[in-house]
Parts: sequence; C-alpha cells; structure tokens
Amino acid sequence: MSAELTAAAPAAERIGPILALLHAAYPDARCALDHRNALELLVATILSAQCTDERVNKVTPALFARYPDARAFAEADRAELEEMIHSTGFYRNKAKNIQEACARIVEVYDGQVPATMDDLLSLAGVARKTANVVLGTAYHMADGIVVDTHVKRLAQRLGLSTQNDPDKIERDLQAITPREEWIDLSHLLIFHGRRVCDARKPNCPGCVIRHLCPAAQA
DNA sequence: ATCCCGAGGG
DNA sequence: CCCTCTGGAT
Repeated sequence: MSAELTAAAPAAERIGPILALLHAAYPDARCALDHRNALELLVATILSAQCTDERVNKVTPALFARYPDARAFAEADRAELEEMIHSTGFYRNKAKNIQEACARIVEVYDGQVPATMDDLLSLAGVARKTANVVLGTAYHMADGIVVDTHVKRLAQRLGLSTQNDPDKIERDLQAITPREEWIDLSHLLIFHGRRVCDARKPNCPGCVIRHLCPAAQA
C-alpha cells in the first residue's frame, strides 16, 4: 500500500517531492539576470531590487559596455550612472551603492569581486540575498539560499517556513534542503512563482505541487 | 517601521 | 486607483 504524501506532511518530507516535481517542470531553471562575470552579476543583482529581471536585462547591456570593470563604475559620473539605471527604480540608492561597492572592490579586493560571504556583506547595498546570488551563480559556492520576494512567498504558502524574516526563512529552508540543491531550490521557486504561483492570483489548478501545498485552492 | 522609486498589470 | 517586481539601509 502506498503511504501517499499529503500537504499535511512535515516540510522535511515534502521538500524532496517538491524539488523533484519542480525540476521536472522547469528543467531550464537558472539565473535570469544576464551577465558574463561576477562583477556584472553583482551589479545586475543590486539593480534587481524591487524590479523585474526583464527590466534589469534591458539596461545592463549598455551599462556593461560603458563601464567594463569595477574601477570604471567607481570613477563614473554619478548623474550619468543614475540616468542609465533610472528605469529600474531606487536609482539614487542603487547608483550610490554600486559606486561605493566598486570603490571598495578596487581598493580592498584588487578589482575582483570577493568570493566569501563576509567579504560580500562588507560591500554597500549587499545583504544575504545578493551575496547568495553571487556566491551560488558566479562562484558555484552556495553558502546559503537566496530568499527573494518569490522564495519568501512560496516558502510561506508551501508551509516550508512560518517565519516572515528572510534570514529566518533561509535557515528553515537550509534545515530541510540538501546542500547540493540550495542553488536550484531558489531558481525553481522563482520560476514557479513567476509562472504559476503568482503573488496576486496563483494558478492552483495548473500547479504541479498543489497536492503538497497547504495553501492550495480548489 | 519607514524610506527609497520606476514601470507594468489588473 | 492599487499591487508587485530576484532588497537594503536607517
């Protein structure tokens, strides 16, 4: 007889099937921010705050052509940089953070984006979410799990965490997810969040993991 | 808790 | 009009 897993099962038991079903649904899940190196990914991720990746990808080609390295960003004219990233929102904070972060990368890290959590967190505008993106995708050294707005929402709906603070949600996810899946987990939840488990009107009937979701609507 | 901030969708 | 988008600093 099959002990069918239900939405009422503990998160630690549901995470395996959830990962397997999402892997099957989104075999191409990956970082959606266009980039060619760690610095470009860092800048794109800072720009992605409260902004769609699609919009970030519209401004970064010209941005990366104009500013090819950390020194170029650090020495850029602030007003010109602000204009180039204006459409991503929060453009004053983002321009300031990019320039301060790049100045430190030049002065302290010899122009190379650091590859440890503590060093990344010392950069302006970089907290755990952005640091986890750079470590996981640019350096393939997942030190944590990316918890953005999609991961937060889906973790809560799926009952993988009852917390509200992203750092606490990250710890809950770490506790039930094999480390080798930490990078994929975020990409899978982000893809699913965008295509099915929308913030406004989730498409539960079309969801491949609805039978494992406490929040699923009939 | 509040501020930063544009763009797109409903 | 309102809500949301790969957040972070104060």
